[in-house]
Amino acid sequence: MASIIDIARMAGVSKTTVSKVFNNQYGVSAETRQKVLEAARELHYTPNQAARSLVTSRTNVIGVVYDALVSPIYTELAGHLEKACSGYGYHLVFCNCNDNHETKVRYMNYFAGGSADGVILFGSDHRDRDIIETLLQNEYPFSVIENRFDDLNVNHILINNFDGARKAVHYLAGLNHNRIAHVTGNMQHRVASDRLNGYITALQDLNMLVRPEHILYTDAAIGCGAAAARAFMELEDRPTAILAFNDIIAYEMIGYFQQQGLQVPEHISIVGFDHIKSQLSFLPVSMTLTSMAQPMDLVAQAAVEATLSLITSKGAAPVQTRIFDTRLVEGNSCWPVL
Amino acid sequence: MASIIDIARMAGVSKTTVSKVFNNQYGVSAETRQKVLEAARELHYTPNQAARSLVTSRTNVIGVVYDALVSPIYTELAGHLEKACSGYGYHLVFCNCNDNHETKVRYMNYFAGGSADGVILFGSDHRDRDIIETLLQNEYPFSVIENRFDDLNVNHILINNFDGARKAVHYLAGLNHNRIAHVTGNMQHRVASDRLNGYITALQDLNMLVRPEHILYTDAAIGCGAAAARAFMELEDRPTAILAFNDIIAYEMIGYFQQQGLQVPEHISIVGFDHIKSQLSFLPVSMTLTSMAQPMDLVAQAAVEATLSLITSKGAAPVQTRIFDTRLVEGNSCWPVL
DNA sequence: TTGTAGGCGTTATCAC
DNA sequence: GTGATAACGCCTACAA
Repeated sequence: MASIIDIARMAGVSKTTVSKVFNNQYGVSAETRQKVLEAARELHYTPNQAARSLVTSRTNVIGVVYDALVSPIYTELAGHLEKACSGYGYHLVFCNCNDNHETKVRYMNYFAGGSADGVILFGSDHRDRDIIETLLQNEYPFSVIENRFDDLNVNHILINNFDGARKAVHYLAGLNHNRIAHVTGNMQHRVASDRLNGYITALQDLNMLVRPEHILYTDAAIGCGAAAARAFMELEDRPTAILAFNDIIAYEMIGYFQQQGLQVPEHISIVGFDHIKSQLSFLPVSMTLTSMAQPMDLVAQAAVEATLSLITSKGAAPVQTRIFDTRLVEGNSCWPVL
Repeated sequence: MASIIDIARMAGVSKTTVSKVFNNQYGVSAETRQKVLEAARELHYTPNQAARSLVTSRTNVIGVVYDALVSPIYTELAGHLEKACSGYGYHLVFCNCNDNHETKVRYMNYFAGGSADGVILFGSDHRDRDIIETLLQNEYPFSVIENRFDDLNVNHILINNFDGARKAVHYLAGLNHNRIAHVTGNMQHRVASDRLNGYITALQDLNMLVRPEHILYTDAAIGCGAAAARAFMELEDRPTAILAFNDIIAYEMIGYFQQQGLQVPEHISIVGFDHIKSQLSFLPVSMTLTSMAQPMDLVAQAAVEATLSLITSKGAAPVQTRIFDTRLVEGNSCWPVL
């Protein structure tokens, strides 16, 4: 790889001049600039990022750490993040930790070790606390999407899951349902407890009984939707409506119910969460799931802005907590009780 | 951020010793090592990647360039790539170009400019030729997945799309279909022409007529499956079976046909390509699409190996072309003609 | 076992 | 408008 000194020699100028050309700085004649650019083209010169960021201590890169790209809404977020970054002249690179915490630590060290100016931490693994505390001690700029640590002074970009679940239950109650159940996600994750909380609060709003047998705890793994559906079917006091932790669980439940001859929405109504259907619109499923949609474009924009303001202010910017509301998208998976 | 010299001072040793500790080198007593590690912990020291890679001219990073994370098989690949890399002690970062060619060039310069030791270029955009030629001139290590430039001396990791389409047609012919149509993808992309080619060759194998009206050219955008389905329905000589360029098109067609009262597979058989169903197994669709599955785990492993061998041999390793076969996964979207 | 010195490719400061 | 020169943080002979 050609270096700046090769270009300098070839163009008959000094390193300084070459550097100025590549940084669009003033103080270099059009003629000289031309010579330099020509030499650079001939030698396929690209400035060395490592050397550059060593001296400027900036990389113009923001790193994003994913637990795993399991849901279509995550990939949707990825696209929005890249768009938001490029608007500020920043690069955005991702890593996929395959749900492995050690891998995550490895990548965080990689980014924080000078490979990125800041990081966006996406996910709701509570083990991220250690990572976040380390970042704070190092005064490294970062934002957190989805996770929440109220005692830590960090940028929080959040979806109002509590309110989302609450709205969903109110919607079902508006259809005259009064036996509304909930299938939780992994309670290790804040998202799950927030949604459960919203569910319970809504029942209380409505003066409805919170029945323990109507709350089914799962870890949101593949297959647990079907298991939850079976459990509900065995109940004497079967619910007439269910709020699922997410769309995948909802779809699994629908599948199981149909298989058992229980029709959705005729016999039982279901609301999902995430609205991944927008990503799967090609599927010829006659039933479309009613679900809570999340504004991932706004989330991405907010995360990039928060991280960037921390970077440019060298940590002086106040941390932000931004919460975005969900929106109920009606499909045909819910029916009123007559 | 603390630097090596701070640690050295604190531990009362020289920079060299600290460096040795962090590179697990011999020639440092257990006691000294302990002191250094303690000082490092106290100051939250992380070696600076830029400085390190400036002097070693290695980053231990492989970059992956995606056109866009549109299909579930792409995210599946991302997971496999990370796994393959970590097995070799390498980091894997990727970027999402949102289908923008300038963005892609930008990221390539970023990676090739010393931010990664090699790159994996995923996709089948023919405009990648320029990028690849530049990389070759710079003698930068890289591999290409899915794309193919036979005149360029590069690592090719390929899916045998030609053979896949051919097998699919033979499968349909085995079910006594003799009016088999094909919906293409974007013919700018090699994948599309390969599959079309396989389709045509299979027809010739079977002494069947290649009917132009049975070949429908699309760009694989959202909605073109439905459009293709409509076009076929208006045909006098309607096909009894269709090989779709990919699963998304296939699903869209099925949706349109059903909407028009044409049942799949009773009235018309359909084979897709990609087998994304493995990623969408939660969906309660009673119909499962027969589709050609691709071994993304092997593809990922091969791509990482090819790139790494180029990196470690400093370009001396011979370039490889590895082609992986697809596998027909039977669903229930095809019926025999009686 | 430990330390010294030189250099990786770039930017930034300050002369000319 | 142009060019020396000193960093940036680290690794690596080589010397002690």
